[in-house]
Amino acid sequence: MTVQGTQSGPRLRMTRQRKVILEEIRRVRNHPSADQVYLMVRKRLPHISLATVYRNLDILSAEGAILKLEMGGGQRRYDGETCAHHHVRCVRCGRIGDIPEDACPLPDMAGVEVEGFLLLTRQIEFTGLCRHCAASREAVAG
Amino acid sequence: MTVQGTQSGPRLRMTRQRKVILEEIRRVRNHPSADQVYLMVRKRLPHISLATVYRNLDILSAEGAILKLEMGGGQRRYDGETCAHHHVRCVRCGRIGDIPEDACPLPDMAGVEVEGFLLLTRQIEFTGLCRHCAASREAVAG
DNA sequence: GCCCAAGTGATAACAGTTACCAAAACCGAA
DNA sequence: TTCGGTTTTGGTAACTGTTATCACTTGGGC
Repeated sequence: MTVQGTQSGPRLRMTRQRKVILEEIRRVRNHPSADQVYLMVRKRLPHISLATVYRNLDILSAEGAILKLEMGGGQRRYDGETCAHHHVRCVRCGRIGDIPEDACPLPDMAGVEVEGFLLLTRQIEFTGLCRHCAASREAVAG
Repeated sequence: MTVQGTQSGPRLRMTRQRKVILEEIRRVRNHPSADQVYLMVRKRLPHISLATVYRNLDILSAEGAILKLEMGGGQRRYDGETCAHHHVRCVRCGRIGDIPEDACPLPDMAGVEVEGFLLLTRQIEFTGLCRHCAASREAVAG
């Protein structure tokens, strides 16, 4: 398992903590927050520090090993799935889901200049209602 | 000028503070943070409280009068332009720009159900380099 | 095994945002 | 126009998520 990215800089070591964090975040499909990763990892490394979790989530996302999502709702979330896909955020409960790339194809605009910006990446961010919230809303509002 | 949205709830009053906040945020094109709105508004209402600014930005976006942007970079930003358009965020300096809807057309997926989510809105979030950062990067990295 | 830069744990500090509450302002009704 | 009750405000404390700091530890090339 390698994590070293393409940036020049200090050599990364695969410490026990970093390895477990990466394994745990790749194991789940629910876009956990740093706090949730902390809880998951603590089951295997009970003495790990929250700071270590934050530090490594930061490093791993900078290396491209995981994705850092900033979709509002007060806290950042992380995604072990780095293949291209979009995200949807439930406006009620904040749950985040994956939308396959081919559900809404989008031209690759990398390198194009628009409105004075040289575009690099692009991603669609959907809002919506998850199954659970859609159901409970019908019960209330018809 | 009306702000009352479609949600049922307490009647909104158009206070002096709320009016100025809405005017100022609609006047500019640079997606200000709450802090920047505070500075703008204080030129006209020197005694306004930061809490009032936050409160009203929240209310106005809930009413649909402005947009609340959560694109990372540590702080929320607001947009007085509510017509459909996309956003690009400079990965270097955090500056946010508008990308016209027709620069990257996208089917309206509202009402469609994908992966257990009932989709509502969608927006493309680009990353890129603003003119200024692209220029300074060339100077360093060729 | 030795070395030392990279990483850790514990905790303080920090930034942005929200909660609280007494005083003030808005606005429909009288 | 004044009144009355509800909404809103200003000032500030509290809170939340995240980052910085630093002495100690550890991974991994030699």
